[in-house]
Amino acid sequence: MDTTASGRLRALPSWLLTQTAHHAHRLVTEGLSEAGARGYHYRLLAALEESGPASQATLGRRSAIHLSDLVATINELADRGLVSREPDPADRRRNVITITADGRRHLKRLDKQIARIQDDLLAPLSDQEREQLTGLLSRLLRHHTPDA
Amino acid sequence: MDTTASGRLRALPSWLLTQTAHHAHRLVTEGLSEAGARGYHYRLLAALEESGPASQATLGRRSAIHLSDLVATINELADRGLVSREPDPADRRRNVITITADGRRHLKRLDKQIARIQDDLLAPLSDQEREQLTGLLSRLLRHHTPDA
DNA sequence: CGAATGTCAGGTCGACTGACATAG
DNA sequence: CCTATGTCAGTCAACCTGACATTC
Repeated sequence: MDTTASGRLRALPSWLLTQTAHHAHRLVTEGLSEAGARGYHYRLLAALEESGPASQATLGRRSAIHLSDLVATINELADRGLVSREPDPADRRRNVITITADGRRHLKRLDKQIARIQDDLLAPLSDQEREQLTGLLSRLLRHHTPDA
Repeated sequence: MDTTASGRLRALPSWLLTQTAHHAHRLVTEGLSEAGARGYHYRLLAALEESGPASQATLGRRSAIHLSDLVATINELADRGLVSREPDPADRRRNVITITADGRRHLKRLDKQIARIQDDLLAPLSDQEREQLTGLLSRLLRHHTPDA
């Protein structure tokens, strides 16, 4: 519940960023929870569908989810039959995680919600401004991410 | 520890926003902790210095800190002599919170850290681009904040 | 051996909810 | 009576640390 922030804060880039991100996060969380999912679920399923079955370590990198949290996330999705976790015969340290048909159906629903939410989030901006914003943010993100 | 996010995410405004915000938050937290403070401390001290002594309810609005968290935050700052908490004689439900001389000095140090951090955060952007970004974010924020 | 992998217990920060007593 | 105020206990999502056993 944010109200009128004081002058110092209103002009601070880090403040603007964290506050708008907070709204974005709230919208995403609400939208996903309507569909019975959380942020980690969407990120994991999306990563899985895009680059195929993978070990948990690889998935952690692709979904930017910490390995420790990944364990629980996969447990939740596996319990609902949206992904499967199988030991890798070629490397017995690894599990191979695969998205199931149900998982794909679920992801499709989530994708729609997410798209709708982007529009709510960026409502006051023109198409050109939206591109400007995402362009600037992408550059910031690239600059602040260690590897690539 | 974010690495290469998958394609779907990399283009998603909500993702770009929350991830850059995460970096901003990390930088701010690290910078403030060097100075022995947390985000709530800075926000509260800044709000206090700008609009003068106020009740906790008012401060909560001005610093965008939840009332429940405000209690603990004020305790911490009061323990260190950076603010004072006095009962309001005119309305005995209220406490009047005031920033002390030590509090102002502390805030001055924090302001410097925060300014330095903004520069780290926006390093890859030109002055004009920084203005573009803050302008766009301000508009988003205004659009998503209920009152004003 | 060292490095990678998966698991688990725990902690942090910011934000929030619900309950409650007190006072206007 | 209803509302505002302050306090407290507890929840939550996302992120992170450290430890550990297993396997390469």
